[in-house]
Amino acid sequence: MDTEFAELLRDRNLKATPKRLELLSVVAKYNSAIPYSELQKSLHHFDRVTLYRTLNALLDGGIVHKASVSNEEVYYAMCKHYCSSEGHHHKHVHLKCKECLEVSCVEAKNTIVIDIPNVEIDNVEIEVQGTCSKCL
Amino acid sequence: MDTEFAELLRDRNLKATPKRLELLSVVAKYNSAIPYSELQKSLHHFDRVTLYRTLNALLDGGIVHKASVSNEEVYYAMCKHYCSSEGHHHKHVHLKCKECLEVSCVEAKNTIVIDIPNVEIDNVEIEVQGTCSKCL
DNA sequence: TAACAAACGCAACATTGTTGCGTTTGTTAA
DNA sequence: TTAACAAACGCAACAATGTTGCGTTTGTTA
Ligand SMILES: [Mn+2]
Ligand SMILES: [Mn+2]
Ligand SMILES: [Zn+2]
Ligand SMILES: [Zn+2]
Repeated sequence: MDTEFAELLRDRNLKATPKRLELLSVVAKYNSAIPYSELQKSLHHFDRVTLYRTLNALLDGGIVHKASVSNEEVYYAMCKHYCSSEGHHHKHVHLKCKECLEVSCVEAKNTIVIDIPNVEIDNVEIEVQGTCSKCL
Repeated sequence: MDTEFAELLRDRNLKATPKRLELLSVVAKYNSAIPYSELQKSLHHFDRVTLYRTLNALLDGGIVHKASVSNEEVYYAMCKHYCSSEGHHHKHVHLKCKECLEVSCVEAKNTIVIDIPNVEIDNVEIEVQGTCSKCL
């Protein structure tokens, strides 16, 4: 809802402008992580710089996050409730399906352990290529 | 050695040109994954397009690989022997140290398991932020 | 050493990121 | 309800990197 997004924005000290609400509704409606090119298409009436700055504001506010797929296009998705202006705290995996080409945020069933001797790990980002459940 | 690199190149059906040998020696000498900006500095006498095409040729040939760090700069590193023109087969992790800012290819001590129900996993890429052994 | 395909340099264009600045607008408090 | 201010926006402008075409040079092979 618009009202919820508006509250979310003000919560992060961001003004609830029409542009931001529209961008959020586009990202939220998309059933997987949305590629930048799709954002451009849906929001072609946005100035390029406005799209850029709006995305940055939402990223900083912990409202959306990037799902990077190697060096391909950048994807964006809604954050879960536990992200904030203080930082993003995702534990999920980004899956790029080689069939439908969709990028989605998925939870692993197990706790992922990475054991590297003499290294202190702060954050882990995992990107998986394969076939999603819809396409199997 | 130049001769080894030359053989490696011909092995992958790539001509052993001075540019390629020079780029390879720069990448290989660097003690961690080399940022693109460093490549530019070291190889400022390369035409921009030549650097671009040379990197692509070596990537395609399975001689170097990218170590992407979220959406920051692109890094490059030498491949291990088991990569080829058929494809890259890395099982290591890319570590970005928050102290020295270096990006390095490191082996995890354990086998990393990612359990996602109803998903067929082909390839996994892991990017770790933290503190490297040198900086601890 | 000649012949050919591949590699290279240069020009040119595309895409995305980034900043400055004047104008418009959401928010807050009178 | 409205005035005032900081934030957001549109536009222009520039930077960095990716990408292609084409004429010239060069590595490889016979
Ligand atoms: Mn995600
Ligand atoms: Mn690596
Ligand atoms: Zn799929
Ligand atoms: Zn370090």
